[in-house]
Amino acid sequence: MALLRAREAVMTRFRPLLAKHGVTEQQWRVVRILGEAGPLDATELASRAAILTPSLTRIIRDLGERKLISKRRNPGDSRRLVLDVTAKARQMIIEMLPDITAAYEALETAFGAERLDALLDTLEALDATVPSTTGPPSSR
Amino acid sequence: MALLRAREAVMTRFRPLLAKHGVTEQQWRVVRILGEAGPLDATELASRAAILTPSLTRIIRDLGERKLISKRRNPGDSRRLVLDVTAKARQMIIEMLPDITAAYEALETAFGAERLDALLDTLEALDATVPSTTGPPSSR
DNA sequence: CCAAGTTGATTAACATGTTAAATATATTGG
DNA sequence: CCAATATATTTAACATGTTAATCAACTTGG
Repeated sequence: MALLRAREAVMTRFRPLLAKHGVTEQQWRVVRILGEAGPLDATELASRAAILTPSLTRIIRDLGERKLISKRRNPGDSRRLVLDVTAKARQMIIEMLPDITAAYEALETAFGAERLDALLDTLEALDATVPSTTGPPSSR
Repeated sequence: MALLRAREAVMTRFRPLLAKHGVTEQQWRVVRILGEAGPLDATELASRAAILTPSLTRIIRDLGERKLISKRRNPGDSRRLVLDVTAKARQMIIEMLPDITAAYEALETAFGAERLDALLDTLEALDATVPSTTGPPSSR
């Protein structure tokens, strides 16, 4: 519950900015990650964005129709769907970044940059207590 | 994103237990909070369970049909819906508690009880950086 | 080579999140 | 008292979360 409330507190800062540009929180994660990490398989993207594949299927359908992402099959393995941002999406990212950066800095100011860094470390450690959340399976 | 992943990591431990007893995570929060805090208004319950009122409307409809919660109007203000658990729900809570407690203790063991306490404090502080998330408004 | 198993993506079905609008009841200023 | 306003809940519409099932393409053992 504390994690849920904290997440809500953070998203309250960002959601209005995203809405102003016509994207949901999850759509923004997809666009941002593709913009940073170049073309990615759907599975890899889902993992990085922490979005389940059924949700991702719907999101890429919508973003594809809006010409924000491109889709093609991997020639070497035609099960795989290779996704990337379009020029239109790159333009959108550039327009949004100042607002996003400002909101993040406001959060750092309100909460403390060092405290925020420490929190992120702790959260990653908590994530690591459960097997197979991210990363390749260790033995199974 | 770190908050999202951490929350998923935690829920991975609890979701199977809840599913075994036929309730979702949110339904369990509603039942547990009503069981602890006696009868509550819908608004108060929504706030404590961190569930938006449209979701709560659907949840109480479902839990009501399953005879896990009771609903009545507040005689002094008939807009208000007063909710409480039924005997059936109290029985369910008693059956579930050992599993839930064990899962929580496993989490404490894996992550460290002190570290977990510190994390909860930090998360509450983060929550407090945003106005009007919980609690009465300070001036507005 | 091929049947059996595996993997990547999609579909299905239902529950919840999210915002806006509607409805009913209470409160309040004139 | 009453019209305007405020509050509690519900409904509507769409996006996502969640689990299970399905489908197509790849991999592997015999």
